[in-house]
Amino acid sequence: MTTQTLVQYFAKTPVRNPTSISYKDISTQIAKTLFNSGIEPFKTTPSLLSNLNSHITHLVLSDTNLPPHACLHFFNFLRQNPSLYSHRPDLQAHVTLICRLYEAQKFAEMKKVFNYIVTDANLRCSIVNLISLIESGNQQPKFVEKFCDLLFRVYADNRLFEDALGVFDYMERSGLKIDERSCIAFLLALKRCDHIEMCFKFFRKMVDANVEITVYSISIMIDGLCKRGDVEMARDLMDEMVVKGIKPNLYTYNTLLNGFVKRKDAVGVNEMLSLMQRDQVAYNVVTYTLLTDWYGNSGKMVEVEKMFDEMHERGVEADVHVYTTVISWNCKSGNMRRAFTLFDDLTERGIVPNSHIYGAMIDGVCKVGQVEAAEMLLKDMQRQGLDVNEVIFNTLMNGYCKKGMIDEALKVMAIMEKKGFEAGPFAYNTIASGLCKVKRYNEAKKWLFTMMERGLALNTVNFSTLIGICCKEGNLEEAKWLFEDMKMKGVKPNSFTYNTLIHGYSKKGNIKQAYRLKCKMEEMGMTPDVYTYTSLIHGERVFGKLDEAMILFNEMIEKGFIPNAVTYTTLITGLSKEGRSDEAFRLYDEMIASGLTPDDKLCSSLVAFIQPSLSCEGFLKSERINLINS
DNA sequence: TTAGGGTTAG
Repeated sequence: MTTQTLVQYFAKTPVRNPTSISYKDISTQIAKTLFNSGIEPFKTTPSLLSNLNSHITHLVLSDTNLPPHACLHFFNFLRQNPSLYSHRPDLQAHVTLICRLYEAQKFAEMKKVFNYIVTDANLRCSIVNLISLIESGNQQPKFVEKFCDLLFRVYADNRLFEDALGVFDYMERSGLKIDERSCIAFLLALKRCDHIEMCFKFFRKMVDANVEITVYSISIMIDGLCKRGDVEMARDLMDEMVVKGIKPNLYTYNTLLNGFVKRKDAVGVNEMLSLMQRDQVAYNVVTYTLLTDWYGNSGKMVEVEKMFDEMHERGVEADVHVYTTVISWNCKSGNMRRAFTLFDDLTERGIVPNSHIYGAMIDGVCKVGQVEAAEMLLKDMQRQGLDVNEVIFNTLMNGYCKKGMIDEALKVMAIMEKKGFEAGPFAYNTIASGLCKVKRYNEAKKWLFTMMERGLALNTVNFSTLIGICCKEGNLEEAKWLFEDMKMKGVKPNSFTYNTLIHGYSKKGNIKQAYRLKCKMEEMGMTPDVYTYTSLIHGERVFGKLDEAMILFNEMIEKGFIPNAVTYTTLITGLSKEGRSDEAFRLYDEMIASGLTPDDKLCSSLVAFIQPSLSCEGFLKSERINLINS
């Protein structure tokens, strides 16, 4: 809407004009009817409003004899029954009503009217024009302040960020007091849309505009920074708030704790816990959820259960979130018995299981190969009135794929699509990896190509899977092309992607290229892990370079990585083949001591030069130590 | 007015 049309709205004709006088009469009549009998007469006799126009509407709404709530009823009636007269309430009617509602301090209702202005394409106008409307009405500064505050909030709620910023700037320029709570609504709206950078810039603007800053907005900023991965910066912000005399609270600490937990940063986690202890901030159920997740992720199931017990002992009531985490970690560690016990417990405590809990349980039973149990859980879930969502469908598909039951997985996918869920990158990837498992590489590729043909962009995981397939086929040229293509398309390779390629090159004998990729991933800020090292060790070993393999092995241990069964097996097999039995057995002992189980192949390779007649099983039972010592 | 949970790739 232009200034021109706004001027027309407010260019009120003097009362002297005979037409206006009759408008006044009509409006007075309408107001009287409303006052005495409410909205009903207009419902039964719509002709009472046959002469209505925007001017009369304005006069009715601004009639001080009519209480604000009656104005609101009239306004809503007009909005809901546009067919009764030629036009819906215009911008002027909205602003007039806002003024009346302010008189009655009906802020929630005012917000609703602002929402109409902001969302109705016919009413939207520039902030300057909108504010000029009320300024021309010579309103009290307090009203202008409230008007701007609500407008700012409504723009924020509707994600009209630039407009919201316009109001903020106007308020600052005009010296109006800006409420931190409204700024919080804006910060949260930005955060929900992942506009963290804008969030941060706005926070600085708040500081510059002398908006009162409390622990609330700082905690939101800390969370935004943590979610963006800038945990250090978030930590600094907390220090900054302490210097300014603002004390962090349970929310602030939990937010930072979450940042460190997600980053697997033990130093950070411990620091947060000791700060909480120092400040005597007691853990709540959120803290315990984070801590059970922390220990679960570190493979410390005993600690998970300890935390869960401590929570109960301290009288902190468990909720569905903490149960989901504890159940999920038990499922991931294969302890389904415990998971089912917890599942029964939560129902007894009156907690209603939701789709997240069922999701964790279904995944758990699938991981131990019990797809039948997954189907039962699914039925149970449906009996509870819970809808099967996309995540559950993907979990089930994965369960079938892991068992090599591709046809069943495809049936699930068909049902999922029939239910209106379009298969996405997760579903396609699950099917593709399922097909890889049974070595149907061409079909696996086809599924990922189909996904692209359906207009879905491949994500990092999809590209990694595709690269992995090419590597398995020995087609490193295609793998390299895909790697370049993904970068060109702006899809960032992660450590999985690098590891897949490193594995491919190592297996193919191009160890130089594998090392180059290891350097590249380090340059990109990714840390080579046990998989990177194992692939490289394998690459060196295949070509008989055992010394180089041992250097890598020692390097990975120095860096704090714990070798897995594959790492040990690769090295021990290589050493055995070279006849370096002492080193082979030393590593074997180390492997057993760290609780890893050797597979048949490994046993055979060792048995070969100790006692060729012994079976693998026999070797394990024969107290090998004695054999070596003798 | 601020914080936490389930699925996929090596």
